[in-house]
Amino acid sequence: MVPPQSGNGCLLNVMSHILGARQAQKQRTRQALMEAALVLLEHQSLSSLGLREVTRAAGVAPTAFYRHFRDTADLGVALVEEALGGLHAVLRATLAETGDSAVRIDGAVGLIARHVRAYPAHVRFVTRERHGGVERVRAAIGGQLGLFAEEVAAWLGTQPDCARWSEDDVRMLAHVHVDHMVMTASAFLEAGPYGEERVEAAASLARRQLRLIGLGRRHWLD
Amino acid sequence: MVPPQSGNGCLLNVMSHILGARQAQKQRTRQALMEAALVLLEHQSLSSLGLREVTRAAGVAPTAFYRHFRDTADLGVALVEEALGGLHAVLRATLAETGDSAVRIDGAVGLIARHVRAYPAHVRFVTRERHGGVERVRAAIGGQLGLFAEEVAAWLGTQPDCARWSEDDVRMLAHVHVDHMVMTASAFLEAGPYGEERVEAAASLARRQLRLIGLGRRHWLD
DNA sequence: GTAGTCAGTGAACAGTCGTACTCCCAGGAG
DNA sequence: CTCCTGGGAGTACGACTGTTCACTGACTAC
Repeated sequence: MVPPQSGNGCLLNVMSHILGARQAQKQRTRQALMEAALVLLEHQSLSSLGLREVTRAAGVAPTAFYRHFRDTADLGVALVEEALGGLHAVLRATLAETGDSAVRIDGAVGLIARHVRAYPAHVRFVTRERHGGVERVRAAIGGQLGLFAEEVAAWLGTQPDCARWSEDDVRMLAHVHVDHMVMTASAFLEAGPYGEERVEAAASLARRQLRLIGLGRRHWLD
Repeated sequence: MVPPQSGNGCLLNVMSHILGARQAQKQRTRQALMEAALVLLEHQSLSSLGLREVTRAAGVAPTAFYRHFRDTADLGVALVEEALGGLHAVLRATLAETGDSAVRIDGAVGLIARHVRAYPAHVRFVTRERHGGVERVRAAIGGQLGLFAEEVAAWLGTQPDCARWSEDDVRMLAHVHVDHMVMTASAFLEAGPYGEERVEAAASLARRQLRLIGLGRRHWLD
């Protein structure tokens, strides 16, 4: 499991040796602002998130906010980058693994489950703001998910059973997989507070849905 | 196409003869508040929607709001009822129609396309607040979508090709169809401003996705 | 016809909001 | 060492928020 953050605590200590104490401190308060925002966004959406609210939760003066972000929409875009930017490598690595169809399904669902458990606030933010009220953030999320779809499509192109598929159909299947990934993550998030058996039910649901998609894929050219 | 509203203009005129002028006027301003909110919610989310903002757009004094709703979350729940409550009959009628698989797919996608074109603000509201920041509204939408899934599952139970399916698998397939319906509606909404060919591309995508699901369904018990 | 009900009004309340301004002082360059 | 850059603090501003209260006047039940 690779952390999605591009500037977490461990990395910041490294920065203090490379960038100097000045820049390191700046990155630290920037991270504090983003983490505070992430906590607040669990019970509201970005378009209602106040600048003062974030700085108060981060223990910083309101005016300090402007040193890092133009406005809360800017902060939202940064959060998208943090939540999704690091996942491309993970996705590519997961796709590169070979194995039986059932094994792949278990692996993919397990990976999502572990990621949601490790970074619930990031996942909640993405699913909430994917269709949220702030256009720039919506565009940022859509762009990242589009990149995921492209990567999945490129991988599908290398698979023997999709060799004769049209380009549009490959994109369609990639789109389905990315959407399913997001919805599964959201389902895990909703199931979490209701106990482990609900999480396992969500996992079972996701696995059977992937099996359904896989069956459709196998008979697509019939 | 059945209007989702339970109290639109035509119905209000009828009410003035049945309920009296007093109740009819109350329903009219209530409807004005909901429509004003729906307009404002195209560019923001419910958790940032202000009470005064709504009354200003509706041409009503701020305090009049309390005669109809406790708070904006209450208004949101009413909007969910208006957007989704009337669709159960439409869904049931659509399911009752018989026909070839391809014909059914075209019919379902066309129905969604026409509904999005007729009530874009309602659709935007539902997709936006489905994972939005207001818990009561999320719960209301989840409840309605759950009812849709139950109805689809009940219909699937009557289909010959699902006769030997387990109850869980039927629910899984129903869940997939409801999710696909919502995502298709969202795709139509996003495609709308970019021209008709983008809408047709979204429709083509939705049809092929339904074909994929149908193929998986046909070979589920292999 | 009259008395009462009640949707909608207008003023006032204490807060919060985003933003502009000045000031402070630790860190880094020379 | 000194100078200066720049992240952050503090203050102040006008605009806006949700909520309260007393009030008006058209409708309705008797």
